[in-house]
Amino acid sequence: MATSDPVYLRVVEDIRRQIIDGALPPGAPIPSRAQLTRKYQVGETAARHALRVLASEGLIIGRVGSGHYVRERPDLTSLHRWRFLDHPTPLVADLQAQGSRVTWDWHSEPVEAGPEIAKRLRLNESAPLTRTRYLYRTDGKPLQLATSYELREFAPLHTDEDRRSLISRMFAYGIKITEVVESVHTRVPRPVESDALALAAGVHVLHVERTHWAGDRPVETSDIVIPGDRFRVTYSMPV
Amino acid sequence: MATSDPVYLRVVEDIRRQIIDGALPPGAPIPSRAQLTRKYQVGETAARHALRVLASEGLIIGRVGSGHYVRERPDLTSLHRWRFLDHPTPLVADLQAQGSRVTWDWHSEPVEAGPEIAKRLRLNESAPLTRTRYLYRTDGKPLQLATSYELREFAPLHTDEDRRSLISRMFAYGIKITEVVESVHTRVPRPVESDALALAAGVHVLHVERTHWAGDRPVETSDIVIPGDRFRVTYSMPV
DNA sequence: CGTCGACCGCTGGAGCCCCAACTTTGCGAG
DNA sequence: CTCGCAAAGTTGGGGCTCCAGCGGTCGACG
Repeated sequence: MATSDPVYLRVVEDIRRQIIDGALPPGAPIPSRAQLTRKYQVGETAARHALRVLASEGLIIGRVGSGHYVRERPDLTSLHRWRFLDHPTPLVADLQAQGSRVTWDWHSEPVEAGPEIAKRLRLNESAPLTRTRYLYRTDGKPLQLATSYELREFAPLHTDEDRRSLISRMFAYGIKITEVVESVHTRVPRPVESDALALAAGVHVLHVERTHWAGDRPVETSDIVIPGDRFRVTYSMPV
Repeated sequence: MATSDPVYLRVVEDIRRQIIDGALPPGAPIPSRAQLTRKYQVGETAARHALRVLASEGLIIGRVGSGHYVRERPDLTSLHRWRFLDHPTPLVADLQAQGSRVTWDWHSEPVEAGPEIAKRLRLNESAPLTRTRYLYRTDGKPLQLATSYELREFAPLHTDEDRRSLISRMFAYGIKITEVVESVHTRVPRPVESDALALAAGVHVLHVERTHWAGDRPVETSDIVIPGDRFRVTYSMPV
């Protein structure tokens, strides 16, 4: 190792250091490309790449026409306790409890399961489902995107008025949800997602696949997409 | 919208399409920069950027001196069910059950809590702790990196022989773990991590902070870092 | 006939340049 | 003193080029 570290890393490390040390407080401007090339005696490509890397780490944010700034990060992370029982409003209850106004829109439509969802719900691909998309916002800012797939037979209940949790709605049908399985990984946002969530370039998302089971049958599954740099998902459970 | 999509996106989308459709099966070579510039009539920068984006999505992998190839992804994802009760070998039990050989090395050392860990364990910063780092491998390939912090008083039990779970070790001390809280977000790997886990450039990691509680006191906390593109974390719990 | 080395192609780092779109600033007119 | 507008600065997309390091191939030579 240590043959010849890339030039841009020197810049990245120096600036990162300053941010972590607090020499560059939140909101402070980062030198522009031109200034960095002079200051560190590197090419423009390296300066640019350094800014890009820092931005993708979430440490700084670039504003076109203005400059790069140390990111303000209101410490929302870890405040959001994810409760399993209040679908379809995970993480929302806590924000509300903290005084944030959470709003959302959604719309449902009938769809066929398709290969992926069919596998998750153990149905055949042409099974009739109801798909509902939710976009949640806190104080106007996009928060998370959720897409839920339910068996068509349960969908009629799901009207504007009926904002009860999936679990209580199901219970009204005589179905007792017995288990929730969530699977989370990280990936690059799809174009729709970066649009809807107003994501900066290079920001990854957490993708949670959640499936509700009744006994040994899956009855609902949803995809939840969350900006990975702004929020985290917290699971809490008794042993 | 749709003012003027970046040029490189056209290339990305076309190749992604082909990979998803299976026209480009795992292992298939992706055209080189030079070929892409000709094929799509774009500049080298765009071709390059397209390859970079696809690589960071985990769809292709670049090998210096050889080319880019569609990534082979053994469908490990979602097979790994994360069980809470078998620390310090989360996710390992399932792999073993599937016939994979999982190996690990670790080493413990005494440390002071420091600001971050102190906050998580509700101690003061100079509290004496034992830090243990684990590197897990499946079939030789790095799988996950875990760093665990325990109160020094419990550490003596933690010898080479004693591979029992934290929970049973604690129980032997009369401490009953009552709750596990995990918080997951995604971020860029630190240099140590990409080294240890042999991560390709641009791959993000899942960072799980796990804290074990006994009543209202946290007794152990750990940081678990997992390549976000190869693995996912699955939580399963009864309602 | 087999082995080894030269050569070609590919990636990834780096430099430099151009341009569109957007912000900020500062100056001059009213 | 205020308003408006133009100039200057900055990001982000894109282009072109050079080079080091690595890998695979193929032909020359033993």
